[in-house]
Amino acid sequence: MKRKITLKQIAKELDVSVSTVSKALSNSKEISEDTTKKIQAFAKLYNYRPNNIALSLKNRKTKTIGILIPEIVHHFFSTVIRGIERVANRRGYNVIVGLSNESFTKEIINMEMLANGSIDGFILSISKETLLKQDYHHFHATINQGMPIVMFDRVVNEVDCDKVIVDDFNGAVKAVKKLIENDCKNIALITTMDYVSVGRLRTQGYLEALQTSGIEHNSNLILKIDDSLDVENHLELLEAEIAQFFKTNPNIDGVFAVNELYAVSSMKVARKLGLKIPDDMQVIGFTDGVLSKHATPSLTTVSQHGQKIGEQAANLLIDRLEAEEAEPEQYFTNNEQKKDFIKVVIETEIIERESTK
Amino acid sequence: MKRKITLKQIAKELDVSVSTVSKALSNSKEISEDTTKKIQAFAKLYNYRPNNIALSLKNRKTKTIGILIPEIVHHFFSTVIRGIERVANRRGYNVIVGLSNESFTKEIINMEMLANGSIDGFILSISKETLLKQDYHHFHATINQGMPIVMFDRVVNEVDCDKVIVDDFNGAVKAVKKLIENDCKNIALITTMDYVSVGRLRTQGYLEALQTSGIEHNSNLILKIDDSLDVENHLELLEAEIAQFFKTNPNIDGVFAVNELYAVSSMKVARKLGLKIPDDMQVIGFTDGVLSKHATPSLTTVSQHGQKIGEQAANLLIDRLEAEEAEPEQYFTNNEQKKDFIKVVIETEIIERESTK
DNA sequence: TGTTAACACGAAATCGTTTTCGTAGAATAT
DNA sequence: ATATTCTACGAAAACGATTTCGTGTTAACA
Repeated sequence: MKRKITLKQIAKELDVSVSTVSKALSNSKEISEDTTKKIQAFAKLYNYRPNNIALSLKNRKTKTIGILIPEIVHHFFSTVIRGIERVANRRGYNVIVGLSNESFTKEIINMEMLANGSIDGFILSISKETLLKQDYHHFHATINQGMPIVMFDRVVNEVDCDKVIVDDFNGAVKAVKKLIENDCKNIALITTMDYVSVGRLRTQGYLEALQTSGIEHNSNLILKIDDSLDVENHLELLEAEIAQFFKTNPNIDGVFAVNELYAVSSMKVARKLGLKIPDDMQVIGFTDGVLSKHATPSLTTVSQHGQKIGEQAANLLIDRLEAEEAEPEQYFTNNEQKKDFIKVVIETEIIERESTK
Repeated sequence: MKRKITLKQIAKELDVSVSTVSKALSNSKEISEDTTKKIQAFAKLYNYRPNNIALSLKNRKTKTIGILIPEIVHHFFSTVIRGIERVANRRGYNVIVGLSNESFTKEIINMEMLANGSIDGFILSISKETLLKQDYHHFHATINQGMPIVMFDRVVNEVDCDKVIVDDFNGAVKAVKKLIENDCKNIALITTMDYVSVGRLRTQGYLEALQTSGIEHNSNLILKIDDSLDVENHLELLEAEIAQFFKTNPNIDGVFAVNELYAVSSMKVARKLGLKIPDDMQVIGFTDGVLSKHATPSLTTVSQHGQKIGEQAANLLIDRLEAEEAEPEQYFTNNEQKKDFIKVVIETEIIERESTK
């Protein structure tokens, strides 16, 4: 079992200096053709590869991106990772992922673990607990240390950085308008608590669509699910809540749900209550994941294009990293003049399936 | 915008040597109480944190684990990652993930990218293309360089390393036996091509269950899906194939599918053909993902416990890394005497839902 | 008073690279 | 024959930390 070979070992073996080896391997014309050939041959034979850590230390950059997300067993987030990984890889970067598990503390711990030299920049989506607490000091701290951050999906105005979001508002508007066009008279909204920004925006979109269509909104038709209870593992609770909601509002003939789970659960409950989808009730969800595609009936949804989000985020981050490299510091002008941060909005798209007419 | 502060800067600022600062921060009793206090106060003020890269270089270990998987938008794999991340984090490690995309070449590129010092060891699941080619030189190469590998799920006998697998064979046996107990007379198997080892094992389990129950197997009842066609994005093809299969074998009253997608698609097709589930046909799938839970009817499946797999794999890897550290090298005895590698088998469990009686 | 031990700190090596600068010897120019 | 320029290479610094070893000062001891 031989450890990886180093420049020093090659140098000793070939009786030249370390510098000579290094130069020969990078085809410096400072080194004679003979020596270069000899060294390169030896290096190839022993499968020499420069040590990344040493390079990182020397260059003061690691060529790796830190991803920090609330959860990984989640179609949307894993799709985003795939997008990030794709462009990162193409542009010569690695990705290292941390999971906050929706916890404020784990988010901080993870950030600190990675911010100490392990990565060149962050791509992250804020945990629910952090959103609830509205404590963003750790983001400010890392930005102040000169480490760029790109936020996606769950972003927040209080932090100055590049952002990639989906057009939650207009996505919701489109969805609800489609229900209206499809002759729904009483459109329900099933959403989360307000502190998750995406939930709030989608709710606003719902209201906007109703208003511009001249429909007055009925607050009884809005169901806010308290996801502090672990819904994913207690479907019964969720379903019971929805069932109750449908029973007290028997006139509902259209449902806009802010995520897949709520949408699919609604369909399930509706069916149990003897309603036919899409004849008696039409349903549109948000996030185009596996569930939407494979549910029966398959679900019409607002697609978020997670992969595109990831790709954009990665490009944004790497662009900034390499810009910094080109014109170091002055990029960060004096404090008055803020850097101009970019906010990319990814358009949503309605994917029509069987749950609407 | 201030860069992160270093020992050297603290030293200069406080007019002591770098060594003194380092020692003071680690509470060495070599340093007087006064100086220690002063240095620690200063360090805290400037939020000093040692640079990970420098530490990695010095200690010749990075405290990070490389994960290399075929695909991340996949319930099973992301669950495994979650398991890995959980114990890695608890034990002070980071994880860096690479995606092979089922491609042999990308697998190699990713390995090489990470093997040059970025990580201390691998946890990986082999890509389909690699399995097909049966070319495992890159695994042998990295192992020979002294970097431990733990394989999970898609493993292979040709490579000597720790492994964590689910008991595919017995899982399949259990599933098929359950169908038999439930009075199914003609049990179909919907599986993948043989080169994916897990598919093969599950197929063998199917055969075994039939045999021990004294049922002679009918090869017409086995449908092998060629997943070289991108099934996930061409559901129609998959469904058409299954429909054809069901039509030519109208006597099928039980289906064992080697993954969720095939199982859910079978249910969908069956329903379209006017069959009631579970009355006319019972279905059991493999892998307990979102689909199984939320399908209607919900799917009885063989659960793989992905998270447990990840946790075991991480523990195995970290144990080995830290053992190496304790008794360096001799751990790798001479070539004759192989290290004793561990193969952990995670038991499967049948989760009964609505698709069986 | 001279010797030794304890204390508190600094210098330097090390991890593996890259890169700048210096220089011995050969080749060329004057 | 002397001055100059190449050629081909090596020494050393640097990245940021830890650790071993050495050393000057003071305190304790004989």
